[in-house]
Amino acid sequence: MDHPDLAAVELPVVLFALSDPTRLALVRELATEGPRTVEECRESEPGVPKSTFSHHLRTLREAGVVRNEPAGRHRVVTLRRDELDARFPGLLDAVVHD
Amino acid sequence: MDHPDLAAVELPVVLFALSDPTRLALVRELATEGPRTVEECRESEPGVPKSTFSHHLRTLREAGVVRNEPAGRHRVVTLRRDELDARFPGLLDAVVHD
DNA sequence: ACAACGGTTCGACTTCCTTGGAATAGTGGC
DNA sequence: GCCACTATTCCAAGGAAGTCGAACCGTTGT
Repeated sequence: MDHPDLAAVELPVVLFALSDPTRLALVRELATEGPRTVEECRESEPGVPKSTFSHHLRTLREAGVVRNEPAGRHRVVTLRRDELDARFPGLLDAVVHD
Repeated sequence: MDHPDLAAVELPVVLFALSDPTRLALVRELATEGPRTVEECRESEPGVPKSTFSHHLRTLREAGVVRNEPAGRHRVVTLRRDELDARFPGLLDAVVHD
């Protein structure tokens, strides 16, 4: 499971990752609540099957939006806020702030 | 040909419209150069067939990003900058500024 | 009126995304 | 070691989006 260098990530890829309501909601939650386990994230999105949710996480991860790292038996999802702000200034704020 | 009220436009729809390289390039051109006829827009995107380009314009228009109005024999494409800034503050700047 | 021109729409094809069940992998507790 | 638990990957099916030629529409100039 690899996380791309944000310098290599193109803006359209990020915008696409954020253009799904489920994924955007997750990003917003991470932005306001801080890092969470996959399980906790999933609780905020009731009715979404595990595998589907995992696919969305993958899309966000491959777009460089989130980090997903093992933590014991769980996995912790983190918003790559500082890196995103450096690469695409203002984008995250604009997308989260509403 | 109708243009949606931006109040009714959801953010994911806008992000999706901007997540295509051709469409994003067009938005950036409109942001820096001001309104342009479809013909002029098309010249900046060589190799894209008329119908394909028109389809991209439609996506942007239905997302509330651009206005597309008849002007004599041509059509003028305008970025809905003020409305977008009011509805999604900072988004356009973040997306155009780079 | 009619021909030329600028654009859009239609229709068919292809490609990509999403979805979700089943199988798989990694970790901790007993 | 084995079972329970968390989470990802595999795979197939359905649906949405991109592409582009051909047909169509509105406008201008003659």
